[in-house]
Amino acid sequence: MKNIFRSGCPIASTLDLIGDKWSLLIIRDMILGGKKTFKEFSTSPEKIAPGILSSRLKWLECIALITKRKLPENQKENIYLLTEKGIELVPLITEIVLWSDKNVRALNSEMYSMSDKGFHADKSAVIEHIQSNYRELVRKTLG
Amino acid sequence: MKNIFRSGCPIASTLDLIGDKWSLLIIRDMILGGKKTFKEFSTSPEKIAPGILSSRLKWLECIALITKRKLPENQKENIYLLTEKGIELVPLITEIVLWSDKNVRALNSEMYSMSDKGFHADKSAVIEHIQSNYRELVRKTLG
DNA sequence: ACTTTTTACTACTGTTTTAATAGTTATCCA
DNA sequence: TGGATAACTATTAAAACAGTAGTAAAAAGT
Repeated sequence: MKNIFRSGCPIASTLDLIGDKWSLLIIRDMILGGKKTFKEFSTSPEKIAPGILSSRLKWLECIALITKRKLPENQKENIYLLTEKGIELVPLITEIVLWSDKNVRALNSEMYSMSDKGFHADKSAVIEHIQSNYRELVRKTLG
Repeated sequence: MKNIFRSGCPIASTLDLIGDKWSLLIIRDMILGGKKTFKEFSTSPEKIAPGILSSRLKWLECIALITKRKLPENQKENIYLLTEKGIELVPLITEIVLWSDKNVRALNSEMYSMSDKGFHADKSAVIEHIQSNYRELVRKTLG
């Protein structure tokens, strides 16, 4: 890992870690879609290419936003799960959804709502709900 | 403007608009640094290349996050200002700063604090303060 | 047991985007 | 009026991304 950071700015540093076209969509699939495997990430509507998906998963694991493991009952599938560091991105994702709903919809007529995920209710309640939901998924997955 | 959106997802759509390496840093310079001109953006520590800066400014203007104008007393400088749509990115930027402070600092030893900008006080108060501050700058600039 | 399918990739090629620097035009200032 | 300043554009090289094909290992079917 040679100097990945452009500066000491917290915002620039975050972009240097997850400011690419795909990382946040993988995290979205995990946290809002409950996705856990390479196959599942591959089938998202944005159609990420396998080479890019592979490199992003390695990178996200490298910076400890996700973990990679196999479950004892299945040696074929790799299971990717968010770490706490990754789960703490929920407030950021929430703000993106809110801003997008208000300011991007006019540009993208195909845009769907995320009201089914509980957005547009009380903000901090929504965030905590999504986070505890995901933590429950992790617990269930690891048994 | 041919199909810029990969999908109907609000998160993907936001990334399709401002999910590159530089747009959010230009917006950061405007909102937290009070920067308004091409020259000022050029002198940020991350050293954006003029060609990229030029194309990003055009793009941000195209999607109505910023405006470009000349002031009557100076026909040389172009003045770039955030629109309301752009000012509404402050909550998102705030969450990035908070996440970064907590989760990126360990990876980037050069990272500086933004406590001088009022972060780490009450969140919604900070956001409103930054926003009204910027609106005041706009007012002062346009006279 | 053996064949097929599934999963998780890697490899390859072409295209697009980004980076770094040099150069151009118009305005301002002394 | 001549030099400095501001806002770019142009150019070339490097890196990232996109799309598709192919491979190895595990699992599932027969």
